[in-house]
Amino acid sequence: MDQRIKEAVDLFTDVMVYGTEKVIKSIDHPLWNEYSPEQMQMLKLIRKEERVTSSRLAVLQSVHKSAISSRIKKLLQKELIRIADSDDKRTKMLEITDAGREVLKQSEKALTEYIEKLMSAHIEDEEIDQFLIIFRKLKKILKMDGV
Amino acid sequence: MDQRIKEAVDLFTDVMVYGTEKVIKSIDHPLWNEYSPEQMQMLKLIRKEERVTSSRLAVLQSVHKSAISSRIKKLLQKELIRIADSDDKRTKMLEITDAGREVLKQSEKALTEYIEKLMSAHIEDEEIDQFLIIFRKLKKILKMDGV
DNA sequence: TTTATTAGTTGAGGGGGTGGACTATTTTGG
DNA sequence: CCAAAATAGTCCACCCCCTCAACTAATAAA
Repeated sequence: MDQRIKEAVDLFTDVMVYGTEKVIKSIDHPLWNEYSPEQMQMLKLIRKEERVTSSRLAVLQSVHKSAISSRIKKLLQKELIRIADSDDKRTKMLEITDAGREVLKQSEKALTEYIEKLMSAHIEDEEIDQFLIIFRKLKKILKMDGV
Repeated sequence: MDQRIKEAVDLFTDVMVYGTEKVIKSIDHPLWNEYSPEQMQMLKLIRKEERVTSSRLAVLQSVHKSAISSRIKKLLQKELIRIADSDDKRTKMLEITDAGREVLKQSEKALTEYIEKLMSAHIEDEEIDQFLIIFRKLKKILKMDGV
């Protein structure tokens, strides 16, 4: 048991913490050069939520509201999102624009092609199912707040 | 097939790209506040390599040498590493100090405890083995340069 | 020995983040 | 009903990370 946990920790840090950046760099798509991963994640969240406020995004991305504020400014400038009307004049309701949807679509296409290439080259068919099972589980676990 | 790849892409981005930061934040150990993940990774690499130059670290961490340069300055200042002698006077041979080893030890302890808690709470015994298998595979794949 | 090449530093410029101060707009509650 | 408290966002200083290009110093090559 002890030994397995130790290996799990090593694998976790290698694969998750340090491997992720390597993948992002490998994709090397012009979009990933123009928009940061954080901006992309935010755009994806805005598409998913349809209409969302700055403070909700801060909760979803687990960062300070000031970080969100500057991010919004950048996405607005690039016209990937727009401000919708809101009852509460303190808040800014955000929604994705058509340009934003297109950017997400392109980025997802690139990522899909990359992972597909990766998998078909190195992972057997039955391993893909295992991958899915483990990652579904991981997602579920990581979503939990209190651990 | 298509459907599984799509799910794999979603899971990949959710778990790897965005889940990782959540985990790092969750650990909430004073060490992770004092030293950045990049500094920790570098320290780990220096311990592993025993004696290593700046340019080799740049290759290992896949960043520009100037990024490494400032990182080294910080680790030196914190006395977690030291400069060893070198034949080539252009290079700086680096090695870890006792203080550096201690920091790594503490950080690994915290991470181990965290992951152990996470796993024992949410993952069955036989799933741990599956986790190990998939992550070993992922590590191997991600280590490949040309994809 | 003169000319490349290599190692590392530095500085500008642009990402990411926090926390606190500040404005504007609700809400609350005496 | 109106003053006090809470909420939503922005802005600022300050930190980390990164790249790229200019620069110095030292070694390798011609």
